[in-house]
Amino acid sequence: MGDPTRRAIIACLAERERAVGELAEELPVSRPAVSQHLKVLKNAGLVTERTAGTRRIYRLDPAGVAALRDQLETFWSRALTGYEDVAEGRGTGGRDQREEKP
Amino acid sequence: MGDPTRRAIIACLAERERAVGELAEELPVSRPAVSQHLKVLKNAGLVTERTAGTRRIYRLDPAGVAALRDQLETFWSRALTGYEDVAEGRGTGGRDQREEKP
DNA sequence: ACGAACGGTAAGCATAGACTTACGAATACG
DNA sequence: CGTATTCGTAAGTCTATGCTTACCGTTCGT
Repeated sequence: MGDPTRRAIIACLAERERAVGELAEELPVSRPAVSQHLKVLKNAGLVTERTAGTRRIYRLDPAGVAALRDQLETFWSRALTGYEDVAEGRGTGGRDQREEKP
Repeated sequence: MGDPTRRAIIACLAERERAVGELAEELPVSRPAVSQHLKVLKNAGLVTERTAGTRRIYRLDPAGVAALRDQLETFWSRALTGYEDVAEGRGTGGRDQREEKP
C-alpha cells in the first residue's frame, strides 16, 4: 500500500541491500515493525531474502517491482484513455496475496 | 490512497462522467460515502466538478491523473535503477493535500 | 410557492493496520 | 558449552479512515 514507512523501506533497498537492523536504524520505527513490513513486501514479491549468518539481507526484486510498476501504469493509463473493466472488485493487481496460510 | 472503492470510482469515471447518485448505484456503498471520496479526489486534483441543475457531474481530470501517474512512474523506476533521495519524509508526491482548511 | 430530487456535511461507529513490548529460535564466537 | 547477536512472531494498543444515518441547503417542476 501507500504507507510512508513502506515506501521508505523500498527507497532504502533501492539504494543498496540491507539487513533488518540496518533498516531499523535509518527509520523512525522499531525493528519488529520493519520485520513486519518486510514480510508483507516479500509476500508481494517486491523483495527477496538472503541469509548471511544470523543476519537476513533484504534486496529489491526487480521482477516484482517492474510487475507492480506496469500494473499501476496500466491502471492509470486506462483511466486516461477511457477504457474500463479494471479494478471492479479484486483490486488493481493479481499480486495482492497478503499472508502465507498459518 | 489504494482504497478499492476509490479505485472503482476512478474506473467508473474513466468510462464516462457521472453524477454522484449514478456512482452510488454502481458501487456497494452509500451515496454520502461516494461524496466523501469525491471530495478527496477533488482535493487531490484527480477529478473536476460540473454543476448541472441539482446534479453534480464528476469527471476525471487528465492533468491530475497524468501527474500522479508520472510520480508513481518516477518512484518505481528509481527503485529499479537504484537511485534514492525520494520518499524520505513527505511521501511520494507533492500532490498530497488532504482537506481544505475549515 | 410548495414539494421532490439531488447532494454536501456532521456525528458516530467500527474495522484495518501500523506500532510497541515481550519472548523464543537460530547462528556465531569465546 | 554458554553467551551474545540478529531476527521473526505473538499479543495488545491506538490511530486513521471508510461507512452509515441524520440533517440541511439548493435547484427544478407543477
